[in-house]
Amino acid sequence: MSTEVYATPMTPNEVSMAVESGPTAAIEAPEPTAITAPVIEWFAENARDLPWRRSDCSPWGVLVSEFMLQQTPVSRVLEPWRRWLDRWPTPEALALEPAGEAVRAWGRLGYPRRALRLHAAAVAIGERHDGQVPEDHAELLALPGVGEYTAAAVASFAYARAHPVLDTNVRRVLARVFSGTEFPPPAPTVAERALARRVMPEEEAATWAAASMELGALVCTATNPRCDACPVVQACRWVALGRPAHDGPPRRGQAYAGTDRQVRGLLLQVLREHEGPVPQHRLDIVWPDATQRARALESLLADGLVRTSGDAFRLP
DNA sequence: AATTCGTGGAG
DNA sequence: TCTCCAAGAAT
Repeated sequence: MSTEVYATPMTPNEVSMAVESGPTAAIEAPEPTAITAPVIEWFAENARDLPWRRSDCSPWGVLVSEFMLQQTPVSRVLEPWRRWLDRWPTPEALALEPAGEAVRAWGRLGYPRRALRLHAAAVAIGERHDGQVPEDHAELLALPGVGEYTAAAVASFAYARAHPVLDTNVRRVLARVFSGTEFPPPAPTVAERALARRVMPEEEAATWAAASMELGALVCTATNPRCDACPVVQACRWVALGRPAHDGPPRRGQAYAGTDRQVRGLLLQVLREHEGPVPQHRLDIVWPDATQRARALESLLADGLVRTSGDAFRLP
C-alpha cells in the first residue's frame, strides 16, 4: 500500500476548497494503519528538541516530565524540569527530602498535589523497585500519581515498550481523522482505546506515540488547527466533512477566579516563600472571605500539602 | 460518572 | 477583557 497520497499535504487553497465544498459523497474513516507512516515521517522533520526526549535522559527524567506535563504546557515545564533534575537526579535523592521541598520546588506549575505524588512515587520506587523506575505498565500504574496515560507514556518513552498512549492530543487527532468530529468525547471511551490500539504500529509504537502527540500539539490543535501543514489532511474525515464545528453539550471550562482553588493557590504561595512555620495572620491577608479561607486551608491540610506547627502552618 | 484540583499564555 | 485550555489523576 502506498502512503504517498497521505504524505503530500494539501496546499492552503486545497484545504479551504475542501472546507468550503463540504461533503460530496459518503465520507468514511480511513484505514487505521493509513496514517502511521506519514505522521512518523512528519515527526522526523518537525519534532521539537525537548530535553526529556534526548537519548541521555534517564527514565526518572521522563517520569518527572510526565508528572509536570499533566495539564501544564511544555513551555512552562522546561525550566522547572531542568532545575528539578539538577537537584534530584534520582528518585532516591528526592525521597531523602521532606515532601514539602518537592512542593516548594514545584513552584507555580499548578496542581501542587502532583508534587506530593511525585515525591510519594519516588519513595515507592525506592521501596518497591530498588530505586529504578519500573518498566512494567502495571507496576508504573501502581505508583502514586501515575494513571493510565502516564504509565503508558513512561513505558513508551523511557523503555520503548509498546503501549497505546492516549493523551488529549492523540485523542483529538483520532477524533478528527477517524470520527470526523472536532473534539473527542469528554472522557476516554472503550472505542477510543480500541482504535488507539489498532492504529499503533507494533514495531514503532514508541515513535508513533511521540509523533501522534506532537502532531496534536503542533498542527492538529484544539483551536485554529493548521490543516495546511498536516501530513494526513487528505485522509482526515473531519476535513473531508468540511470541518464541522463541535456538536453536543458545551465542553466544561474550568472557572478559577474566586474558587477555592485560587485561595489554595494564594495560601500555598505564602508557605512556599517561607522556610519555617508561618503564623495565621500571614495567611489571613491573602483572601478577604474568612469562611472560604478556612475551607481552603482545611483542604490543604487534608491533602497533606500543609501541616500545622503549633499555632502556625508550614509545608510538610 | 461527575467534580475537583493551579496557573498563565494566546487569541 | 474574557474565554479557552495545556503530555491527567483521584475520588
